[in-house]
Amino acid sequence: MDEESLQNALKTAEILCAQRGVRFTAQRRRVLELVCRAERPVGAYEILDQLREGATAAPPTVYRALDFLLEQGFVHKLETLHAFIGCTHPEHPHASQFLICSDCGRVKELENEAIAGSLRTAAQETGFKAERPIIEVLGTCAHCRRKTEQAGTSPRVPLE
Amino acid sequence: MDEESLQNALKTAEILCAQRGVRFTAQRRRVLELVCRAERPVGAYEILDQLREGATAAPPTVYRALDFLLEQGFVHKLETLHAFIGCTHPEHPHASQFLICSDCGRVKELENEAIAGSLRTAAQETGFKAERPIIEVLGTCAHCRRKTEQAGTSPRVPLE
DNA sequence: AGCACTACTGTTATAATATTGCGAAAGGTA
DNA sequence: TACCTTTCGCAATATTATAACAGTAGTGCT
Repeated sequence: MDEESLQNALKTAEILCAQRGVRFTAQRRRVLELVCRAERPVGAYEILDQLREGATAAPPTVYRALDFLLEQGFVHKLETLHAFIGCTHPEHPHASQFLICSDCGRVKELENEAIAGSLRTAAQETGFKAERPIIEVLGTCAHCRRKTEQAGTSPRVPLE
Repeated sequence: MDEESLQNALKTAEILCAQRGVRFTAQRRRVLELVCRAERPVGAYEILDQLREGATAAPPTVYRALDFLLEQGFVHKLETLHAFIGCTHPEHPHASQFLICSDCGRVKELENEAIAGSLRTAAQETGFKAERPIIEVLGTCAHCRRKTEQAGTSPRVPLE
């Protein structure tokens, strides 16, 4: 996330917290900032390491902040990676889908109504009440595919 | 899984392993049996506890067997639960979706082409090559909803 | 300001999940 | 049999997450 989006995300979080009557403490702001600043999903202990620079911190510190941010919808948890990522549209609740590149590690968040809809429909057919749909697709992003396929046209490793 | 489905699952696994030229060892068979016998998803350490009855076993024993069974498509891993479940149709590779009841813990495996399709389409639009789609929906199953809603018509806890 | 209340934080310990590395055993093949 | 590959046993350790409890700080009230 670039500096501008980051500032925007922090500001948005601040406003939403005020509206919702919950506290956007320094600790929580700091963790949100660290998650958003990262190019890729970050693990709880990575965040912890950064928190420890200059201060003392233990796992519950991070997990509590993350729990809060998750509840408020400011970050998402990627279950397949045990890692966290800043939400790209925190203003409204939403069902998202994540495209996770196994090559570069970057993640794209989708908000695709066709997917969400077909899932709702399928669940309803069985009488199931969907509350938290988790959709994470592991694969290869466009950028990394180009890289790999170019390399693939000539042998990746010189023949011996 | 009832006894008949279990025997069927084991037989199917055996045949598929023979066809694929991989070994269906006693260890692997035993772990598959334990996973399939369970009514709900089971954690690796639950399996381990059962393996230890009468023998000695350590975590790698279970995880190695599970890795094999996952590769062969005989079991699925539920990422949101850190638990494993027997596959209901191991004969062909497939993208499944799981409806996980937070109340009773039971899981229904779907194989819904509309969901899989819309996901493929959405991924393709961004040039992403989907390799392993993970779809797990937490919610409440039909059975548990009925229970809860009935209870809800009259107060669940007697008034004081 | 003083007080009570609640929400948040710090700290220690520990639980739960998963992997690494190494050497021994078992199965398959010439 | 000798050889090779795969699987297994075992000890240690890494990684992710939570519990329990005491202290602190913000919030609302008088």
